[in-house]
Amino acid sequence: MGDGDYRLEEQIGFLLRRAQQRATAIFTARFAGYGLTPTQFAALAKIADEGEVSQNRLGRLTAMDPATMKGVIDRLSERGLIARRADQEDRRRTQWRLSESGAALLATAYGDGFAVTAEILDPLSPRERGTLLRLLEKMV
Amino acid sequence: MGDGDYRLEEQIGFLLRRAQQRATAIFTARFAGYGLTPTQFAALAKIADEGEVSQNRLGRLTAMDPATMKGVIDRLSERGLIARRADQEDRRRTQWRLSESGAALLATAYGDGFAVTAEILDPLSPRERGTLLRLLEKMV
DNA sequence: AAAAAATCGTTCGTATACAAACAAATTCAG
DNA sequence: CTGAATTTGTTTGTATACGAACGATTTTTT
Repeated sequence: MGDGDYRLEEQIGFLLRRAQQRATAIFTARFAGYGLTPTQFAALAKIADEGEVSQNRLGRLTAMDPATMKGVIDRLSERGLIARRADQEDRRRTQWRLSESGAALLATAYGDGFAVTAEILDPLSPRERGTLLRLLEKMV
Repeated sequence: MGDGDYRLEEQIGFLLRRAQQRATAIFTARFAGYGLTPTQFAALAKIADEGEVSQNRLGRLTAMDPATMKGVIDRLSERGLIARRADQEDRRRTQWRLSESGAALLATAYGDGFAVTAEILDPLSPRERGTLLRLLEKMV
């Protein structure tokens, strides 16, 4: 081993990294007006799904570890898009829900979320899109 | 829009992020002994391909912007895995090549690079692996 | 040749991403 | 019931990732 048969461009890890860079760039362009990052939007969407959710559970639902989740929560909270509530039954927990402005922002942003997905998948045929999602789901 | 029809789990951006998290975790576990990150390994492999390469060009080959490339180069350089040479023809440029220890480390690491790729793709059949690579390549 | 545009690398600021270690609170086991 | 194990959230440190602005240099245009 060690000679020229390792082709970076063909490694799945490198391709995934480039695909995610492109996806993030498309998201960032479309969401510039909201000032939301992909993870912040994911957190808002999941809080909306749940109604009210603890910080660690939100991290599991959005695939963020606790340290990452804290930063995302802090920034959303500072902007007033989410509101906290102390959990009475478990005093370690912080429950989070959307604020009114957070709910209003999210209601508008959903459409752009769909548009981002469409643009990312644009180079593929409808059949290929389904295949890609299925294979990624199987791999994760 | 705005009601419950946005399913985070089915968005390509979210799936790509989770797939890359898993790929990075597999890489990190396998490369713990080397102390190399995926981007550092990619940079080393590409420098090896090129023999000698400028910093910005290396960034383009490995899909890193100049600011990110600088950090990666600095850390590889501090560890003595790569060596610089001032370009005489273009005094803005810095050319980089592998040091002896960098070449030795990389020669050993290639095999683990292949193993990482294999482990990431393990949940898929051989046919599915080819399909996934083709679709990602088409989408990027 | 002089002006304009492009390229190279750097710096700063913000935002993931995660390992590791930690205190506080809760749950589990014997 | 009590000690052990687990869970929740925080903090610190390191490493991408990239927008934006910048000085120095090179290339292109006029």
